[in-house]
Amino acid sequence: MDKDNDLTIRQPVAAKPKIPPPSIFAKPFARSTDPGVVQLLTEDEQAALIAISRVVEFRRHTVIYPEGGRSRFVYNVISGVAETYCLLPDGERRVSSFLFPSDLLGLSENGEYVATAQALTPLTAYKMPFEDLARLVRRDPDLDVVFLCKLCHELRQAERHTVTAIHNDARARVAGFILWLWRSEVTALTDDTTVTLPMLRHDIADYLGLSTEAISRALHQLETGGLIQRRGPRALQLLNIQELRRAAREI
Amino acid sequence: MDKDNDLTIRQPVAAKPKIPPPSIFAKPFARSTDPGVVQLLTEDEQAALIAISRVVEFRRHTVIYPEGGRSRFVYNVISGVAETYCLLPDGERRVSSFLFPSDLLGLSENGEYVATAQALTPLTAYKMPFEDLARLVRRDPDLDVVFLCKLCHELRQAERHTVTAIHNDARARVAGFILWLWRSEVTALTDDTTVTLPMLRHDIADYLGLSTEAISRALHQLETGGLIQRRGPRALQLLNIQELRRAAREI
DNA sequence: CGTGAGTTTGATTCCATTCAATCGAGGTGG
DNA sequence: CCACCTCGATTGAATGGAATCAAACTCACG
Repeated sequence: MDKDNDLTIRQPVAAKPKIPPPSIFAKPFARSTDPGVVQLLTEDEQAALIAISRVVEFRRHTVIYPEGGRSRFVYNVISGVAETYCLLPDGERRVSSFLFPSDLLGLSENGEYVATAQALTPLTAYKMPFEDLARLVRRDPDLDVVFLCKLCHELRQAERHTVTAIHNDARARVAGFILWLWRSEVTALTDDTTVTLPMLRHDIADYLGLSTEAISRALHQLETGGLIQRRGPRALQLLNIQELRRAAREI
Repeated sequence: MDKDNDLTIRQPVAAKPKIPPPSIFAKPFARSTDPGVVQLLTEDEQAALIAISRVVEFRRHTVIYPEGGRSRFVYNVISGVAETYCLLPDGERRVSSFLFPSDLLGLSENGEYVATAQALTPLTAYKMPFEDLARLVRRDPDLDVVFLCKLCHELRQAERHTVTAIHNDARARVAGFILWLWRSEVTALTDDTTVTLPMLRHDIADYLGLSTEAISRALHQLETGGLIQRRGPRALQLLNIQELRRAAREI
């Protein structure tokens, strides 16, 4: 992570110091020694991706790309949080996913983005031209497998989200969401039990299929039960993770 | 489709006549002439897959592979319908997907299947050893792209299912489900407006996050509204597809 | 200090679940 | 061939949880 300067030096465009290299994490498809998520990119692959990338920055609430827009780029989040959403014919908005560092953005269909991507916080990302990436992947079978693994990972996540969101009550959905956020934040390495909610209640509600009021009430319930403590509307303290997991029906 | 005998003749195991070749359909990631789903496999690739496959048959209600089992094979459905489900700690069952001809089965994590796959009807499939498939994919970059496209397609489908299932009421969910089934059946080429439901109400309910009673009531509503007609518990006649799409909030 | 967006709390309504009972089809055995 | 049996589907009545409507509150910001 700290000796990637060798790589970036050759690429002045992405050569700003202390920018972590492109990164794709996933639980591998096949059996491996580490049962958790692992870095799938080798240093060579990271270098190859940097070679076709530009580092781009977005301010809060900026649209990264619009639904239906011509899909020319794929993004690999470096820092910050984004969301994707679709606009329904009747004008309603449907949040389909939240994206964190090392996630990939740019899912498209027939050359058009399937959803609008928007930064929820200041965000930096590697921006890779789709054509170049396709060429690279076609040349390097290992890299291709990386993307296959990542997509399998995303697919499993999506199915899990569906299954849990669809069957659980508001309290369980919110508990699961908090735990997911907690695990998504890179600081999970430390024993930090603080979770920040970079998105509005409205976004959470939409993502979980609830109303903003239901989110509030669920948080209230969890606080009353001693599982969490609210530190302002954007920050939570996890007090009892064991009970939280039970509330989310993970156990 | 009809001249694939040249290929199968070399492979006696899969040489039974009138078995369609391996097949992977998806809307391509990149822009293409045909905006709908297209066959992604070339004849050469079909031949290569046949070379590493065995055709297997399952009777109704047979388990194809169990959740947590060592994942050694990937399946490509030839005919019939399957479902995948997870068992929760409390014994509840959660249907995560239904699989139709040309779909892929065998999603795994760390070498273990993430869900149980079960045949809902008599089912035939190409059974491909994972190792052989991995070798093949690593050798043929084009084939690799095929799987990437298919996975993207599945991911988009999963996100759409989540978004629609989570926000709509019972009537809309059931209407959407019926339309999805209708489009999934290969007979969609003809102007056939009959849909058969190979799964139990319980399975549909689970998949849509409803109760079996709610499914019944939604079907009753749709029938009263003149959108469909029930022909026994397992068959539906679509009377007004335009209205069905509106009911499913697709328009 | 006022302003306004976002969040929280409260009261009512609505929809789906739950519980309970009936209906219907497929299968078995007499 | 028919009565019976069982499982699944359907229908009905009561309950419960979240949406909705409405209002109070909090915090950041000018």
